Formats: sequence, C-alpha cells, structure tokens
Amino acid sequence: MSELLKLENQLCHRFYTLSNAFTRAYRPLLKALDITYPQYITLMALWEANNITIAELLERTAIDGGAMTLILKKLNEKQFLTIEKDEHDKRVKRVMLTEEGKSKKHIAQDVPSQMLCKLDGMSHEESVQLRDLLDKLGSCFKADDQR
Amino acid sequence: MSELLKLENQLCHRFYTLSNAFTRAYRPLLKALDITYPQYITLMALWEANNITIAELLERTAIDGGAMTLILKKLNEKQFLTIEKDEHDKRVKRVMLTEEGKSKKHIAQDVPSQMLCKLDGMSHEESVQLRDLLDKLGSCFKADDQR
DNA sequence: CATACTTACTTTGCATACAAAATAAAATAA
DNA sequence: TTATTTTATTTTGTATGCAAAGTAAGTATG
Repeated sequence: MSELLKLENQLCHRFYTLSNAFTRAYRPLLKALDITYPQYITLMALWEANNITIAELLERTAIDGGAMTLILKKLNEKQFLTIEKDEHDKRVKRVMLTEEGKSKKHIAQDVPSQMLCKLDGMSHEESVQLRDLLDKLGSCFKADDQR
Repeated sequence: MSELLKLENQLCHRFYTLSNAFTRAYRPLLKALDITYPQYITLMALWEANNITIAELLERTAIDGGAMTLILKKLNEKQFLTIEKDEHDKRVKRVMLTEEGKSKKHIAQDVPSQMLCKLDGMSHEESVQLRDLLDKLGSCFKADDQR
C-alpha cells in the first residue's frame, strides 16, 4: 500500500479541509455585516486601500477575476461600494467605498479577534511559525502560478 | 489603522490562497485521469478503504454531503465506481470501486511525487513541522465544527 | 493611418461548497 | 402497533473558483 497515496499524508487535503473550515467559521461572524467570506476579503482590501482598480483588487485578494465581477456587483447592490470607469483609460474601472461601506469597518473590527478566540489552543509562537511556513509554501507556488 | 484587519495578517487568507493554489496545481496532474481535485480526494479514500458507506466517505474526505452526491454521480458515469444499497439498512448506500477504478490507482501513484516536485524549496523538516501545526489548527475547529 | 497585439474586464459553462429543506427508512417511545 | 424521532442521503438555491472565450479600449507596428 503506497503511503504516498494515503489521504492522511496529503498536505493538500489539510489545506482543503482547513480552508473550508475557515469559511464556515467566518459565516456566523459575518452575518451581522450580511456578507460572505470572499466579500469580506474584498472589503478588507478596500478598507486598506480605497479607490483602487479591479486589477489591483484581484492582485491583493487573489480572488478569481470572473468571481470578482459578481462579488463587486453584490457589494454594490448592498451599498458598500461604487464602481466607476477611469477617466483616462476607459478599460479600467475603479472601486470606491461608499460612506456606508467605510463605516462598516467599525463593525468589522471585532471579527478578527472573535476568530482568534476560536483558535486558542494555538500559541502565539505557533501561529507565527505557521504563518512563516505558509508564506514559504506560498512562494513555492508563485513561480509556477503565472497564469 | 487597525493591524488586525489587514489582509496580510489574516491566517484565513493564506489558507484561502493556498488551498486554491493546490487545486490549480493538481489540475494538470489529474488531467490524465480525467478527474477533478475533489474527485481525486474521493478516489484516494476509496483506494484506501473500498466498499464503504457514503457517510464514511464523507467522514474521511471532509467533502460536503450535497457535493458528494454529484461527485459520486460523476465518478460513476466515468466507470470508476458503483453504488449499491445496503442489504440490511436501505437508507445506507455503499460505494465500490470497479476493476477499472481500482486499476487507475497505478496511474495515480505518480501524482503525489509530482506534486512534491512543485514544492521543493520546502525541506522535509519544514513540511513535517507544517503538517503538525496544521493538525493542531484543525483540532481547534473540530470542537466547534459539530454541525 | 490601418492592422495586429495587448490589456482590463465580463461572460459562459462546469464543478464544487454550504445551509436548509425534503425524502425515505430505521429506531424509539408511547 | 402507531406516532415520534433520528439517521442516511438527496435536492434546492445561492455563491464562488476556474478555464476559456468574448468585448471593448488602448498600444505598437509598418
């Protein structure tokens, strides 16, 4: 029996499982904001840097382009943001938070700490170590991932 | 500016990104088998333990129940497996690899090592360390995750 | 200036995730 | 045994993720 093909030996399966677990864990925390996890990622990017192009947003969030079109549409309907064509280059669209979208940041402040509560049992050192390893793994993909 | 809300400080976003990166990275490797990543996970579970119930398969793969119905349907159409009702408990269905499904395991043998090639730059110690941290993180969710 | 090429973004088709509701069949309670 | 509850699986509706094709608007070439 090839050990290599066992599910418990797959790094990928741990990522699959944990990524889904995160999405599920965020759902109740995001309910107050009435947004999904990818929408939350998008807003976090905008709270950090408002009035950026869609390309920049894709770069920061690593969300799929096709999906982003729909996510922005939803967030626009929910009055979080507006989308306008760039004056100089009409191919480019700029995404801007509305006042309402900006103000929601205050509500979102609590989300990260609530998530951290769910993750106790994990020491600070461990999560720093984990973060470093994740970034290292991430750099393995970047070379290959120039699609 | 609250550091906590910055994207680069989110563990979850690393998981989101890496999980998607894995799925993309597997795609070309699974092309020969003509299966998707979740289908691959399902088959790995079956190559380890054939003739199990759908509930057991869900437990082992951590795939969503609703999705599993469709995945099994696909794998059945592709002649990898058959599904039969349990004799004693007609609610239960058992999943069985066909001879063809079993034989595909040989082709799949190469997949894990090919993936490992993509992940060099990561030492063995580091990946062991990473695995342990991922499992620890996973245990944080399990308590909460009894849905 | 006209054609080819590149960019930024959207659309399309397929395959999951996920929650919640629906089914069907057992196990339990009354 | 009949009514109630639980269990195993499917169905439904919404929201991505991904690759590939499509569009519109710049840029580069001859």
